[in-house]
Amino acid sequence: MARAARRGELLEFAVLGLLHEAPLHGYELRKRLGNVLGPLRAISYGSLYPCLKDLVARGLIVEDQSGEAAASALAGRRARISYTLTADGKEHFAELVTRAGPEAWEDERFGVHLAFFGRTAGDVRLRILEGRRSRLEERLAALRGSLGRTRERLDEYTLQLQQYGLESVEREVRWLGGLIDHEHQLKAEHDPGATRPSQPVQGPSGAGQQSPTAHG
Amino acid sequence: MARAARRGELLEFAVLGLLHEAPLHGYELRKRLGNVLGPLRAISYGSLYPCLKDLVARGLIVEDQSGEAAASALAGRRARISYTLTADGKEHFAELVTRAGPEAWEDERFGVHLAFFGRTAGDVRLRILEGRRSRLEERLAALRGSLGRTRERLDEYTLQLQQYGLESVEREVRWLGGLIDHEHQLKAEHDPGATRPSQPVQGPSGAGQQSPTAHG
DNA sequence: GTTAGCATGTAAGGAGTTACATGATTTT
DNA sequence: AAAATCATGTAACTCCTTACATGCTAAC
Repeated sequence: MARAARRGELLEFAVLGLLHEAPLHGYELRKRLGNVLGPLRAISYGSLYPCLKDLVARGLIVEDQSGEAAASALAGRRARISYTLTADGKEHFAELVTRAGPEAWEDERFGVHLAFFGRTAGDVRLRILEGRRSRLEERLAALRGSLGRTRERLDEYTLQLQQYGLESVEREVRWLGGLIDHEHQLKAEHDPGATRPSQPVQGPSGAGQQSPTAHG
Repeated sequence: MARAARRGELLEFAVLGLLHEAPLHGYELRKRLGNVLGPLRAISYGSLYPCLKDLVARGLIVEDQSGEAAASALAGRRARISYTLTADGKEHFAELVTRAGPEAWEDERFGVHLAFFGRTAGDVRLRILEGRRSRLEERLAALRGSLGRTRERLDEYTLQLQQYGLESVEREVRWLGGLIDHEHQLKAEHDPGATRPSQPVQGPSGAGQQSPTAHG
């Protein structure tokens, strides 16, 4: 029996992270998930509600029937169920944001981890960013190799597509470079000693691709 | 009975398109699928082989045991099974590439359709490209709206992510613009009469994003 | 008065992955 | 002699979507 059922680690992570700011009900949560997961990959209620039930069953969040003005005024709308993070839930999330392995920088997960960098330690942030960059550099090498080998036997449209993909990865690498420099600066401000990089803080302009979590 | 089982319309489409060039065996097919579907979304054998079986069962392709030098020399390696498109298969594919609706320009499918533009009629190409562009322009409006509304209550990392996503979509729109202009030129060359656009043929440089089929 | 948005949920199913099973050949 | 690459396949499982079920309020 029990045996919980549903998982969806990524979804769980995103939900816990969003509830960290403030309690939210399902409907609102879903909209915010769009920001964190990207407009593609947006989750449906058919995934979200069972996930919330599961988190409740595991004691990481608790339901409370429309907190503030429950029975009195403002009683318009259907009864909304707000979810609040428990102490266990906070602890679990805190543990999740210390992870700095491939799980954190692979395509599907990187975007979500980045979204919660505000609650992630500086050294973990740096390792995730660098992990992702070297992952992408591997990919770049593979793509360049394959393009070089097959370029002449590809028609113009396929070639366009390949080229576009390649440039997309190059852009993400540049973007990551900017974020990494920024992290180094933060680090240097915090503990002066080792002199490292020196790029300007990068405005939101060195960017232009999609893969993290298909944020677009 | 029968009731075929497996589908995966996108995968089927990609397989038929690749076999249109030449017969291939599963292992090789899988590598080429990487080019068409993008390195992310690359398919596993656990999906590919059942899909091939299904296409055989439906008479769209046929197996032939390692065509050329089957029993004689070169008999190294395990027996490879090459798949060849049947007349029905060709017909089915030809029908699929005339479709110019949302199925062809949504995120998951657009890249594959573009990859087979070499076998797609000019007017269909144009409608797909324009359909995708207007789809992305809707998305752009939604993203800009949401960013404008929430900008001040987002932390720097979430903001970076949003901004990056936004710029990614803007880039894809520009890229599509180039492709559309190119198509108009082809059209004008073919039937002189209506004077329409005039951009240069665009080298592989107006690009830089990811979403089509996450080509990167 | 009907469409759109708010709000929560379940059951069935689709599309894919991982892990397993098997075995030859080439490269290190 | 080990590791990588070639080559095919199946069963179990995961994650997510769609379609359904329900009902209220606000705007056009």
